[in-house]
Amino acid sequence: MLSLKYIRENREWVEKVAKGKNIEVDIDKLLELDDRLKKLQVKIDKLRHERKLLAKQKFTEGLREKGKKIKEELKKLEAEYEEVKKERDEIWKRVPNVVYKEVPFGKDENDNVEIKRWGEIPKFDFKPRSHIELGERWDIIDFKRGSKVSGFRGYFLKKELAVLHMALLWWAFQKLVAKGYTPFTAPAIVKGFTLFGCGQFPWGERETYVLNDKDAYLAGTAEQPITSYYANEVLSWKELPKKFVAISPCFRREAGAHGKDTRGIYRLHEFWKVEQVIIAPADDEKARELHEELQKNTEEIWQELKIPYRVLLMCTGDMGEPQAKKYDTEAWMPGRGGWGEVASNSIMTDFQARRLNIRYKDKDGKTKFVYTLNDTAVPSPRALIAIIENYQQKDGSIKVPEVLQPLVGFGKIPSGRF
RNA sequence: GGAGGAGUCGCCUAGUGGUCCAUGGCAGCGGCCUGCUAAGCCGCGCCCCGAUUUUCGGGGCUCGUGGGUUCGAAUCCCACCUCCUCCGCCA
Repeated sequence: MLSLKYIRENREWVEKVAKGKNIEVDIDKLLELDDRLKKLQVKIDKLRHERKLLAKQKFTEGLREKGKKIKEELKKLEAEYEEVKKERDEIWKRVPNVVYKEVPFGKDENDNVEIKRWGEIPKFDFKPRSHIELGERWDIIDFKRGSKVSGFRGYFLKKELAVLHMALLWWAFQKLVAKGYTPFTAPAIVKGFTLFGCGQFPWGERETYVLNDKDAYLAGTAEQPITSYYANEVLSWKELPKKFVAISPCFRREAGAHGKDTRGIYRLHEFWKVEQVIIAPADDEKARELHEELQKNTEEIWQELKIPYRVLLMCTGDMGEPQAKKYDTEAWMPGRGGWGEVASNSIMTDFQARRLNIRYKDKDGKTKFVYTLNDTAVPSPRALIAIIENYQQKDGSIKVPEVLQPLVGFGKIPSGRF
């Protein structure tokens, strides 16, 4: 959410960014409705003032008459106010966040800017296999029974891969804990306000699983429960920034992606993620610093796994509505013969905090909205694709990355243990 | 799932239809005062309007949320949310 004051004072910029994010918003209408609302408020405030004065006087029949009149008039005006407010908010909540000046304008993923590349793309002296082929060969992924039991995009991880999956999550989790990030396990069942607050709603409603309860949804990422953790609270500048690492299951309907990545464990309805979240003071420079810190954490993970990756600065057309700046990290996946997204690192400025009402008292005693940031540490099973495919050997076996060997207790797949 | 109790400003707390434009304390921040420190005093949320527009004046809102009753609601009624106690079921 942007403040209406900001929108009013920077309307051309807001319109330009919205367009850049491929979003249609009628700022004229928004401001016109807001003007109407203000005028109504003045009228209502005047009437309420009169009512208050009456209520202070000694009670008489005449007073009752006057009071009734005011009451009826107020009722009409308040109804009108609510109607206009609803209309205004409907537009307001669809205005996306503005972006940092270093963010490139662009239409879609083709206009993202590659800013870094790490590692050597492996050269195989054989035709590399995909994780799908290897997964079935060693009976460590079962797609057939996955879809039988769970439906489209259903899967089972088995044997060594089930162990590797847990090890990877645990290893990444521990790494962040060692860096001072507060460990969380987060609920995956969340109320609607968290999804609206994080900017999932209204744009991504079709992406979200709705449970049969009145106000219960499945979270698409721990960003949602963790960022909402301090909703409606007032923090102190002394406790900021607060850094969290959370592990949670993630659920996505992938409603807009039916034809995409239909095979394998790249795009799933259900997966696990270790997520980094930071609640920060309202300071753009500090936010940039923390954003780089998150990025460094993510890159360390891929460096220690010894898997090549690249980092993209996302253009407006490939950014989410709440984001002011975003990096994607993509790991090399030989089976695709290309890069696959494994982390998404964003500064939201106070866009989410305004919707979630998370504030803090600054040094000067002023109450401000916090800034929020989040970045994937590791998504799994997707990250397993990069491990399986980069570590495959000529005979089809898969080496286990050195850093994970002590956790899983074997050095290659098949291990002969299951 | 059933029965009972509770939710007031960052935290604690007073308040059971008009004397509440919500009491008192604590913490934090700013200011005043001041050899130093401490104490003391004043202020402290959100929205709107006006002007002599980093400030001042006026009004409104804010007692878990949303409705309702009433001339008037923190207070009465209804629904919902959350927490506590007990019963039932249960990994």
